[in-house]
Amino acid sequence: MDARTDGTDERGALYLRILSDIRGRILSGEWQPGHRIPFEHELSAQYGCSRMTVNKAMSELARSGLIERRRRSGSFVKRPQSQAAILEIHDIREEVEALGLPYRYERLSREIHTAGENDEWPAVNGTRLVVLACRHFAGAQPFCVEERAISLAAVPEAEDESFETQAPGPWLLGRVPWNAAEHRIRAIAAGDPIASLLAVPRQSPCLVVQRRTWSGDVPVTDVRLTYPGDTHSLVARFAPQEG
Amino acid sequence: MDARTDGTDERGALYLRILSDIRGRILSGEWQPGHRIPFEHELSAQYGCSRMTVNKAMSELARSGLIERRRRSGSFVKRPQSQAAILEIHDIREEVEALGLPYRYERLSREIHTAGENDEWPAVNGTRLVVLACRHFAGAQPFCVEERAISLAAVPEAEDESFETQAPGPWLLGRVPWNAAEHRIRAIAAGDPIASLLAVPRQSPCLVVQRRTWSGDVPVTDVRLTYPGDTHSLVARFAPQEG
DNA sequence: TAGTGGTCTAGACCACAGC
DNA sequence: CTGTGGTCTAGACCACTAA
Repeated sequence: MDARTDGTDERGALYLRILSDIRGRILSGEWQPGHRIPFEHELSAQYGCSRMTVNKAMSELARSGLIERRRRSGSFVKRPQSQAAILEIHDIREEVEALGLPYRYERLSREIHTAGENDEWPAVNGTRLVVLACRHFAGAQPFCVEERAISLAAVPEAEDESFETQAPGPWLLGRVPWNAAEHRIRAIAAGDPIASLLAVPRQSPCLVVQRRTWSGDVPVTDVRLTYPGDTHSLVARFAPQEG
Repeated sequence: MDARTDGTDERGALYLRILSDIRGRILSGEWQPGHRIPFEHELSAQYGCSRMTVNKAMSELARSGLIERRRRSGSFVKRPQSQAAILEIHDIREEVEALGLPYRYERLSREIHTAGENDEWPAVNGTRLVVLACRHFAGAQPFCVEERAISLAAVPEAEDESFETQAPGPWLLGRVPWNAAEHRIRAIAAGDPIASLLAVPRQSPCLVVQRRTWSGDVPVTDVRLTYPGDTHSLVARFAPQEG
């Protein structure tokens, strides 16, 4: 209890400094997996703060998966186990413009279906769907083909939108508060429509990203993005937490 | 201050109940994006607890990205914006056994290279590498082909390991504390060696997951896993936080 | 300027797991 | 039994910022 009874210090929050110190020791390898981290009361003495402050740092480290805490035993450096990676799904326009290429959007078709007549879009039976096909260009080259169904039960306004100039992705984002999504990534051989739409040879490999989105329990949209496989790749980074 | 001055209650921690209550209102759509969440002092009165307890719940919601907090204004429901998904990278043995199929591992080759003589493995120039090719089976079918380089600078013990029966993935995991990884996912057409190793037709689409791993700034390993594209898919879920 | 969140304290009791 | 982490309190001061 020497100092810092104020709510600030020279480097930001004290608990962040503690957290960062410990994380640094772990990431640098100084504290190997299995290493026992000093007890809370030791750290609170060392940093001259209350145990609550230490606890906040340690709890965040535990939540982020870097350490494991056991009652009566202490806290230990965990070894990286859950091979989780954060996959960033960018907006297609941004993705194209990040390549320094001009972006163009084209709507190919728009239909109203009723779920159940077509197994392909797994929505609640009888739900009416807007089914779209679109194309995104990077310069003169087709960048990806988008096939999408939007549930009119979840998004009634979609019935009045032609999507001729407005891509459905950005239109939906900000209009519908989805809160669950599932992505499925696979490789396919370009069939007849896709090959010509992407201007690639038939049977050439394509990367398909399928995303299904829910708002609560209500399905919102189901989109399949098909990219030429040899020119496009998805990047995911491992991140135990914020940098 | 009606009750619960004890450290426990009937449903677990109080801050978890508060957190769960708020998250429920957000995910159910009752509180739409932009909705202002009650102030900390209102919630602490409502739950009959101290502000610290409310703060812990709200801080976790903010860290998980569900809400946004602004001084002087309050806390607001954020709309899902960063299109991030969590991609789970499973151990291949577990992945196969989860399908109910017997797993088998086979080492195809093992060589010692020196980085620089071969651009393919981007390590520090002059670093010696163990370069492996392996195959993973699900039942009688090849499940995926693994091509891997391990830096002997980072993992000297790899020089004494034949990897004839021990797959390099699990061997490395737990031996080397990596702390950064980058994944790259793409689709390729099966070339000559891959097609026969995977027992698929030439030019058929394959899903390639390439993972590079560092320990601090030191490259540890670089692995390329090639799966038959039509039978294998990666699944990623959007998750604001634990369920 | 006023009111929010951000952080911190110096205690406290409890559950739980080793001993 | 003992000592750890888990949670909680009833305050406090501060930084930031919207009004």
